[in-house]
Amino acid sequence: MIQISSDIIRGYNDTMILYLLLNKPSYGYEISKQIKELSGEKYVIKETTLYSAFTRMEKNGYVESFSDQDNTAGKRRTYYRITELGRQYYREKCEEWMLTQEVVEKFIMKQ
Amino acid sequence: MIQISSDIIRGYNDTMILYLLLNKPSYGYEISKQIKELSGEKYVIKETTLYSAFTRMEKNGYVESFSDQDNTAGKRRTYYRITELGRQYYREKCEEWMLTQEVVEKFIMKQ
DNA sequence: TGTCGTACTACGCCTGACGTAGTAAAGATA
DNA sequence: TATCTTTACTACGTCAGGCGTAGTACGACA
Repeated sequence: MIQISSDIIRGYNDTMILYLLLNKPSYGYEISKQIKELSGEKYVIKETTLYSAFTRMEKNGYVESFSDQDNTAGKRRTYYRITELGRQYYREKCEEWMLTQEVVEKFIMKQ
Repeated sequence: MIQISSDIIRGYNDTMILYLLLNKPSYGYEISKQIKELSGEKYVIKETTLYSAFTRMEKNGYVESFSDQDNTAGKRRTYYRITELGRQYYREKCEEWMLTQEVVEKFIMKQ
């Protein structure tokens, strides 16, 4: 069973997360489930990878975090919302992906 | 100008190099020029990246090195030849690429 | 004589991914 | 009522690939 290596996905975890934030804010656990589902169970992001991506992206200004206010009891949950800069970064990553795909294709043999 | 980031290409440099070794042995400088050419000048592998890839792949048994015998004067040149294990690894990487592509596509918006 | 192209080697840093471990609350199950 | 599972994280440290910087050495050619 072929697995997606962390080397090829490296740098695209951020892009996947941003994609899922395009239409509404979300939080770690939900994002994680959505990535699994959308990828058809083919890719499951590791928790540490996910949360460190959030931290990094917040530092870079791609997302903003806020606390769950609707939450009646404890169990804090941190939501992330994509920023304008994040949207721009996402668009650039999409373009980069298309270019990368085009290049790598040349070195791949499909049989 | 969008550049291919080292994070997305990470782990695929080996694959590209192996592709160029499939039909004949080659050496650093030649490989480097071929990658540039085949990618349509869109990707230029860094020298250190290239040579460390050779070292790594030799250690892993994907390639074997031999010295240039035809070489009359000094200017040593190290050739690399792909091994059976290397071919197998290459095929696996190709499959991995197809899978990765399929997954990442789901998170990319083409406009 | 100096610069350019060829053909590398050495060293060390950076960053993203991830293994391991721990915390804590809510809900399910026995 | 106890504990197991799911949810929802945080902390810490390691690893590996890519790459910046620098240096070596030979041949050509101007």
